[in-house]
Amino acid sequence: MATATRAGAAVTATVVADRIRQAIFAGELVPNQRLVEADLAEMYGASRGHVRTALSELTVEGVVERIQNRGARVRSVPLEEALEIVEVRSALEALCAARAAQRLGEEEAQLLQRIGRDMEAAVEAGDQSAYAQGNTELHATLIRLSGQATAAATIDRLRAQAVRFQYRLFAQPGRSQQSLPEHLAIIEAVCAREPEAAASAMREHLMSVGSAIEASARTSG
Amino acid sequence: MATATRAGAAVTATVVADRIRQAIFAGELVPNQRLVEADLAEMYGASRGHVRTALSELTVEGVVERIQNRGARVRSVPLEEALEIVEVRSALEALCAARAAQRLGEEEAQLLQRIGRDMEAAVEAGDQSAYAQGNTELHATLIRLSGQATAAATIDRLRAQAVRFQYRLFAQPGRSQQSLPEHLAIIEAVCAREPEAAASAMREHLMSVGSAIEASARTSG
DNA sequence: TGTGACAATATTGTTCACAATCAGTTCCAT
DNA sequence: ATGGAACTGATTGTGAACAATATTGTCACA
Repeated sequence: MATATRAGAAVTATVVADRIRQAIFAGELVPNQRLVEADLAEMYGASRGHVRTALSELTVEGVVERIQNRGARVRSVPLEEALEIVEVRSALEALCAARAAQRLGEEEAQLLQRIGRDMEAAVEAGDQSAYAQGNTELHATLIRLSGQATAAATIDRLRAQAVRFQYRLFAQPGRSQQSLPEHLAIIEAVCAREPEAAASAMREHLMSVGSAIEASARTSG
Repeated sequence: MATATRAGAAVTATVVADRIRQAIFAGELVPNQRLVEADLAEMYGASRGHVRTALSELTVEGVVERIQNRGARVRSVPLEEALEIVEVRSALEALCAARAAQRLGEEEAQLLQRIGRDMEAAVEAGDQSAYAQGNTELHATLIRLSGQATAAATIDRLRAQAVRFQYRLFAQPGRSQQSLPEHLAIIEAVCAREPEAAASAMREHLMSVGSAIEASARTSG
C-alpha cells in the first residue's frame, strides 16, 4: 500500500487524477477494480471532493467507468475496442510519421538512427526491457518531431485506455524479432525524408501490432 | 436570458455539461467569454457543485479553459491549432471512409447517393443552409457506416473544439461550389467499394477545407 | 495628474455534514 | 426449504457554509 503524501501538501484534483492514471498504467490498479472514493482520498491524502472530480475527469478520458450510485471502477476495455484503438492510432501515427519525415533535421535523423541501433542491440542481447524502452522512445520521438500537438494528445489518451493490451504484447515470445524490422523500416523511411513511405511503414507496423494483440487475446483469454 | 429549468428536475453535472457544450456550438457562448459558476448555476437550475464538475469535464474535453482562482472561459482555439485539428480529422475520416467502403450494403449506398443528389440540388438552388445540412449528414453517415466507435468519438470531440471555424467556412462565398465535387467524389469512391480511393478523396476534401479555413482566417481576422 | 497602498467586492476553492441509494443479510410466512 | 420483505452497513450524491484569492474601486500623496 502506498504511503500517504505528507500532510499539508496541496493535493488537488489534477494531482489525484495523475496518480490514478499512473497507477492504472503501472498495473497497480487492474480493470474492473473498484475505486472507492474514501480509500483513494486517504491513500493520496486528498479530500473526497478532489477525488470525486478526479474520477469525473478520468471518466471523460475513458479510463474509468462510473455507475450511478455504485461508484467508479477501472474500465475494462474489450478486445474489439482495443483493436479499434489500434486502428485509430495507426491513422494518427502514420500522419505523425509523415510530418516527421517532412520536418526532419540532421540532428533528429541521427537520434532516430541511434534508437534503431539500440533496439537492434536489445534484440540481439535478448533484453526485452531495453527493447520495450526503445519502442516507447521511438514512437514518442516521432510524435514529438511531427510537431502535431493535437495528434499527440489524442494518441496519448488512446494509449492510456488500451494499456492492458500493451503489456501482454511484450510478454509474447518472439514478438521483438517480428517487430524489429518493422521499426527499422519506419526509421529508414523517415530518415529518407519520404512522408508517404514513412506513413506506410507505420501503418504496416501497427497493423502487425493489431494482429499480435488479437492472437494474444484469443489464446490467453 | 434563458429561463431556468423547472424546479425539482434533476439537473446533474452531465446535463449542465451538455447544455454548455450545446450553447458553445450554437454560438450563444463565444470564445473567451467568462463562465461564472453562480450564473450558470442559476441559468440551468443546477447547484454550483454540478456546474463546477461540468466545467472540469469540459476542460478535459478542451472546449473550456480554466485558470486557477480566475475561473473558466470558453477556450479560444488559435488558427494554428484549428489547422492541426483538420489534419487529424483528415486522417480519421479517411479511415472511416475506407471502412465504410468495405462494409457498404446496397441500402446504405442508396442513402449516400441520395445525400449526394440533395447536395447537388442545394447548390443549384443556392440554398446554403440545405447544403450545410447535407454536408453534416454526409460526414456523419460515413462515420456511422464505418462502425468505428472510437474514431467517431474522437472526431466528435475535435469538431466541438474547432466549431468557430466551421461557421466562417459556410459564410464564405462560392465555398459550396468548390466543395461539392469533392463530396461527390467521396460518395462515388465509397459506393464503388474502393477503400483506398475513398480515403484519398476524403483526405483531399479535408485538405481543401484546411486551405479554406486558413484563407478565411487570414483575410477576415 | 499620476501612482501606489489599501479597502471592498466578486468569484473561486475546499471541506463537511447529511440525504439518498444500493448490496447483502436476516427473518418470517408459506 | 424457499421466496420475499424489511433491515443494516457501506458508499455515493448533494448542497451549503466557510476560506482563499483575484479584481475593482477609492483615496491620499507626490
